[in-house]
Parts: sequence; structure tokens; C-alpha cells
Amino acid sequence: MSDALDTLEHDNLGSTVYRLLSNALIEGRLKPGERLKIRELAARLGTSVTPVRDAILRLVQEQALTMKSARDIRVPHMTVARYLEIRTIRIRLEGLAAEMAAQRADAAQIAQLEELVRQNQQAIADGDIARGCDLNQRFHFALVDIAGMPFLQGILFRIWLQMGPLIAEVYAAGGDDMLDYHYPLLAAIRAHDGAAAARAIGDDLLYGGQVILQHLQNAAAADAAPADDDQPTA
Amino acid sequence: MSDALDTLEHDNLGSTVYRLLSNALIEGRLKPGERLKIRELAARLGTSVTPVRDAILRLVQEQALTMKSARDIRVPHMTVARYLEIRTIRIRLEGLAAEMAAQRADAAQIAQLEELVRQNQQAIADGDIARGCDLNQRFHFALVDIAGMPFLQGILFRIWLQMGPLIAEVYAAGGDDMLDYHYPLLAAIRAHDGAAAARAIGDDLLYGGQVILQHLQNAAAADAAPADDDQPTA
DNA sequence: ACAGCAAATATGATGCATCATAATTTACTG
DNA sequence: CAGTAAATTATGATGCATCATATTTGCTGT
Repeated sequence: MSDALDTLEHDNLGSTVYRLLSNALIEGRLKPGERLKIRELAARLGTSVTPVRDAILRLVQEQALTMKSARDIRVPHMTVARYLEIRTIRIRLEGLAAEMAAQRADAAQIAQLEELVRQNQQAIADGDIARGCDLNQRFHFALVDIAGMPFLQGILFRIWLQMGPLIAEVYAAGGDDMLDYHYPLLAAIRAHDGAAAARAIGDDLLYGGQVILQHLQNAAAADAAPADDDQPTA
Repeated sequence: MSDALDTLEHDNLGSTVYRLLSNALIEGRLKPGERLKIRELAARLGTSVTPVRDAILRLVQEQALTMKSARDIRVPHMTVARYLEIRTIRIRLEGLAAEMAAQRADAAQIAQLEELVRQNQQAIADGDIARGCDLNQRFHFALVDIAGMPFLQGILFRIWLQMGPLIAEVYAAGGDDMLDYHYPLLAAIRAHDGAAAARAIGDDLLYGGQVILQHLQNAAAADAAPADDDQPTA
């Protein structure tokens, strides 16, 4: 379900480490600002530094990690500008995915989406924010999967690599999971109405992401007038 | 002008090799199906295998190169399905870029675009297909640059990594450079009409890319009923 | 005690040796 | 001569040693 874009990829140890770190990023197990050390990771994973270096270099390349100076590998902080740009791109791209998914989805796939929303509803009722967050992400992935666009899936996977740490941060700060906009999306897909599906996912990203934007703007403000936050930006 | 997405990237030898190979791909100096050997490249570039391996692994990761078996690194062949998917994505993404560019472009930037089109016109008049091809690509890059969306630029750069070898192949087979649709695009940008600009670039990709699609379909047909082409697909 | 320099340490970069294995060549047998 | 099997070669994977350098620690002199 989650292993997108691995199509045809020759499997070496580096790829395994890459997937490991990717999942850690997407699931928010790596926090923005957190530093990574190649040797340490290698020791932890029981490999030499080579595959770890491979993986990290790949993640740096797609900007899922940054390397300001040679010795300083960390999970990047999201900026407001970057978030807005990514949001705009996601609206186009996930809109496309939703449109295609609405056209193509069969009964089983629709049921799968409904099940994800149902579980998400349950998670929210249980107050299990982390699970809700995870299910939300899986819903978005499932949509792209149904759209049947593997290349698009790769692009969106890379985008999620960037969103993971941010979303985890926001949820840790008490952000609410936004499920509201998934219902109209489901309705549009059931009706095979591509345009409506695209609109719905746009709403989801715009309004559902409002909490995230707020969080970023607060962080930016706190950064401009530094009080005593936990991260004094080095 | 051409070095997109290198923002903040810590420069190591691997990145240099990556850029080298990227340029080779985008400029069509690597043909679809062509095989790459790490040791050979390292020898040619006068480095050890490590940086070359770094670079190649990164390119494999973003599917600009494939690695079917561990020993078999090559420039991938484009398929019709993949081309159509990428075209759809490009229409959304470059449409977005054109829209933003139309809104933001100042006089100097518009002049820059006009200059590129003028040079392209000249190149076509001179029958210099390769140069026309290069200028066409630079026009598209310039547009994204003007749009001021660095993240989008990265995505589109990766897409061009895939298009490069294909376009070179088509032009080698006598494909015509399509400049026609750049004029309405320029007009839309001059008028700061985002929607019209997006439509124009969509037309450019759809109709201008017709030659490419034709080429791919011919290749696919020849592959299904193999006569005596130069590439019998291994 | 503090400023400034020096030694030690940490850490990514690079090169390279070795390994495993797939592709190719060679050689032997019938 | 043909076919098969063994040997050789080619080539990426992996580990690791070494290097360069940024950072930290600690010593020395005023």
C-alpha cells in the first residue's frame, strides 16, 4: 500500500536504508531540525557507512534532508513561502489525481477509500491523532494509486517526504485532523465526477491545511521576535 | 540560467558528476538504451568510482536512469503510456508556471523570453534543429524561473531529465521544432493574462508534442512487429 | 579569570580493496 | 565440429581506511 515508486528499482542496501528513512520522514518520526549522523545511523542499522551515505545523499538531493555545511545533515524546517508553493502544486497535482481517480475508481476501490475514511473517523473519535494523521496520508496515497499514474505517484511521494515532519510537528502541537473535506470528495468519486473531486481535494488542501499554515506563521513570528521557544534556530 | 534546483546544495564531487550527467541527459547527449559503466565514467572523469556511483544512484532514484539488473545501468526508453502521463502532468505544472509567470513577469523578463523565441526562430531559419531544441528547452526553463517557484522548478527539472533523451531522439529522426505556440504564450504574458498563458502552454505541449507522440507510437508499433530497426530491444 | 591559541575529536568526502555474480570466453569431450 | 562446462572477466555492492576540516576542549600566559 505504501511502497510507491519502487517500481523496477534494483534493490541494494542503500535503497533499503532510503526506504527506512523515507518512512521515518513521512510518518513524522524525524522532527524538523533533527540532525542525522551517517556513522551513527550505520551503527544503528548494522551496516557500513556506504549504504547510509547513499540513502542520505538521495534524500538530500530531493530536499527531504538538507546539508548546509558538509557536516550538518538535518531534517529541514518548512518555511511559509515553501509551504504555500507546495500547497499550490499539490492542489494541481492531487486535483489531477482525484479527477482521474473519480473517472476510474471501481466499486472495490471506492469501498477501500470509504474504509479509510471510516477508520479515520474512528481514530478521531478515539482521540488518536497520530493514527488519524496516518490514515489521512494513506487516503491521499490511495487516491493517487487509484488514479493509476505511477509517475505522478513518485512526484507526490517526494512531496510527502517534505510534509511528513511538518505535519507531525503540527499534530504534536495539538493540530486537529481535518476529515471534513473527504466526504464531498468521496461523493464526487462515487458519482464519477472528476471536476467535483478535484474541487473537493482542493478544498481539503486549502481549508484542511489552514492549521498547518497557522502553525508555520506563528513559528515564523516567534522566530522574528525570539522569546524562549524550544528551537532558537541555532 | 540552467542550474536550477541547486539551491543550498552542499557541493561534493558526486553533485558535480550528477550535474554533468544531468546536462548530458537534458541536452540529449545520452541516447535511450545507452549503457553507462561506473568505472568507465570514473576513469573518463578522473575520479574514483565513489562520486560517480553517488551521481548514478541519484539519477536512478529519480528514474532518469534505470538499473534493471545490478550490472545494467542505462538510459531508459520512453513508453507511450509514460509519455502521455508526463504530458498530462506537464500541462498542469507548466500551466501553473505560465500562469504565475504571466502575473509576475516584468519588462526585462518578457524581453528575455522574446529574445529566446527570436533566437529560436533564427535557429529554425538556419535549419539548426539541435539549437532550436535547446532554445525551446531554455524557454520552458525561463518560464518557470520567472514564475518564482523553486520547488516547482525542481520537479520540472526532474521531468526534463526524462524528456531530454527522447527529444534528442525525435529530433535526430527529423522532428521539427515547434515554435508556433510560443507566440500566443508571449502575447498572454505581455497582457499578464494568466489563464491565457496556461492555455497557450497547454496547446504547446499537446500540439507541439504531437511529433514526439507519433514517434513513440511508431516505435511501439515497430517493436510489436519487429522488422529490422536499429534497436531490437536487446 | 579570561582571551586566545593549540590539541583532540567528530564527521563527511574520497578512494580503494574485496566480494559476489552475471556475462563472456575458453577449452575439453564426444 | 558442436555443445556444454569450467574458467575468466566485468561490474556493481559493500566495507573500510584515510583525509580534510569544522567544532570542541583544554591549556597557557597575562
